[in-house]
Amino acid sequence: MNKRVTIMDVAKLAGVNYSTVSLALRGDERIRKSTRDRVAEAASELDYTPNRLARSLSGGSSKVIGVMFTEMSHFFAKPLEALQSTFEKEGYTLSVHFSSWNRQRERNELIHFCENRVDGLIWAPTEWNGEAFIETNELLQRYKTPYVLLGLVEDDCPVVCNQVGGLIEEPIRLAVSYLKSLGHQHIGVATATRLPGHVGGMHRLRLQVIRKVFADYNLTLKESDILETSDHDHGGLEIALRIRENRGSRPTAILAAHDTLARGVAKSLLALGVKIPEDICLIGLDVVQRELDNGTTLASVSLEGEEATRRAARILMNIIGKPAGKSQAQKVIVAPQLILGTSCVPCS
Amino acid sequence: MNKRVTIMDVAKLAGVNYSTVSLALRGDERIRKSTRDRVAEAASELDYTPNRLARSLSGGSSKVIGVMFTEMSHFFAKPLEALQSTFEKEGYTLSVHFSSWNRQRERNELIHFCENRVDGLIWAPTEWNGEAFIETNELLQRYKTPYVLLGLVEDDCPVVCNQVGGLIEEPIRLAVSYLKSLGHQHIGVATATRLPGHVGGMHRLRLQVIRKVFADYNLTLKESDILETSDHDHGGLEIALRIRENRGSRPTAILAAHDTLARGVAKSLLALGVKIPEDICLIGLDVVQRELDNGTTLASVSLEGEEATRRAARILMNIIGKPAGKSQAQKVIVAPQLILGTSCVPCS
DNA sequence: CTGAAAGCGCTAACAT
DNA sequence: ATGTTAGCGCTTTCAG
Repeated sequence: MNKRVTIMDVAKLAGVNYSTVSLALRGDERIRKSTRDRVAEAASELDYTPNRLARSLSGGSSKVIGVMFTEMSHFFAKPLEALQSTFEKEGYTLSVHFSSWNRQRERNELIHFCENRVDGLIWAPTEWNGEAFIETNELLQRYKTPYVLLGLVEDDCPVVCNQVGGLIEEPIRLAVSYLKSLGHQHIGVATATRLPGHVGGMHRLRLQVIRKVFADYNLTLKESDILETSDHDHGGLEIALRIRENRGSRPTAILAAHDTLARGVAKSLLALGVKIPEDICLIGLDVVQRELDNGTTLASVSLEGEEATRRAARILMNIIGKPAGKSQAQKVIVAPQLILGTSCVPCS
Repeated sequence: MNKRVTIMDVAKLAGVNYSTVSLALRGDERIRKSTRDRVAEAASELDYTPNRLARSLSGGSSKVIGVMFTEMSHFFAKPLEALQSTFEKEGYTLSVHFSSWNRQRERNELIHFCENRVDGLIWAPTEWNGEAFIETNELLQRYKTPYVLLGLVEDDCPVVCNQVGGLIEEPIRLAVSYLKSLGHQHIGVATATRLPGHVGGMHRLRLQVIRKVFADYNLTLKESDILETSDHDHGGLEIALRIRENRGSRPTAILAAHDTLARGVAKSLLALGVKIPEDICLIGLDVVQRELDNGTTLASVSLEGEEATRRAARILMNIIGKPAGKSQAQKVIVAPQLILGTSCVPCS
């Protein structure tokens, strides 16, 4: 590397002291306009490029926010946008890392963030109560980097820190109570619990919660009304065919464990001539895209991920630079939203 | 902030000079084992955490690789893993940024990377030949940060730099020539060009290339054999129904512009009783997941994104630290792979 | 084997 | 309005 250009060189060329360059380059009003221009000119002539490492080291702040997500999935796309737009206008840049569901990696990269002196951290953990989770939190608090957890919020979270997210049961409770309020008593469930990996895990967790919520609402869930598929993306048709077959004793409404599946079921039903909501009602979870064919829109429950992310960003902004974390740890619960559509009507 | 712990403090506690701490902490053999242990103990007692900013500034290398992707989508998941595994074992950390298809942002964050002195850059550009693209490249070269472009490789790319990727026409040529070699003359296309945004753009581009390739291969593509849907994820059924209807004069094979769509079509056809490959053959593009029902596997063309990424990583590793970019700019073209399946057979 | 000292490039309080 | 000077926390020769 042929020696990098520094403010010294610029100072020499512009014929001023190097601290003047520092100020001038950042447009400090104390420096005369003409001088600033001269400095800027010299800088561009030399292809000067500021060294943020030095700036951060000296200034005490890197103006970078670390973001720790579990995986590179579409799911985080909008939350990321929310973070981006919040922090961008405050002069912060985001650096995103992915744990890939590997706790070891998660821990290391989190530490890495801290050692690189990010000004704050948004963290969507892979788990919320394991030993590793607790330990990593302690580590983080030792580093004193402000951070906020994003995702679920459990009542009995073993760690005291800022966290923003939704409760697990709420969205399902919302969907079920909505169906029940419409008079539905015979409700089926569409799900894909046999899937491997994270998606399957989500389905299994949700089905489990659905069972619990059904019980809470005094609804019986017959095993034969649990419509399983082994394809999250394209299993809708399989389920729709079973529903069509089962003319006589089918449920009056279906709750799908995820909107992607719900959409597949819905589009397939419509294509097969089973009318929604006339023949059967349908509601999903996690808003993906609402419009179906025939002008029907899918009812669903939004988990408000973007809103949660925005809240998390705001909290982080607030605690950054505050007197040494002497702000109370906040626990913000974002309520899910019932998104009405034309796919559900009162049970006839 | 109550003063951060530094090597000075550790040195004091351990009763050695602070440069000794620096060496000891990095396990330098020149320091006696017993001293190293004492230092380590003192460090952990004080909750000492090294400051990488200072280390990078002083050491001249940040051990960070900047990664610039267009959007947070599933598409980049495996490439990211490939990068991660390559660089992790060399002691580098990845910092991922997303342009969100915004050239302005893309430029800024790229600069940001450089000013933060990342050791190298992997960049999947939003466009490959606009004015902004050229200008950003010039900028990057001025910063002298080694970088390699990842994605498409066009023959007439206006910029000379390291780049790795595939050609646009090749995968389609591969699919079409395969079908033709099986004797298919009447080939239909499944696509979703009316979609908004990036996905729609991809479909439009591909259809255009498909038209060209058909012409090159002396195949006629009737407008009525272009099977359009307006749903990338769940449009398969719609298309499958049209295929089933059209018993008499339907194509003997279908080329789907993307595997997600191909899978939807395939699963729907099977469910509707149209046999693959007996009644109709099917091939996709971009391997998503190959298994269908009935033990059928989908034929497709892999774009070898992971392989390309791995190559890009290797190139970057090689030029990092090399004599001031005095290595020739490489242009690596990764060939697509025809992935055979049971969904295509010779035309009867 | 360990200590002293000179930077890395920049910021910021204090002088002039 | 500009220049002086002392760090920021660490690496890295070079002496001892």
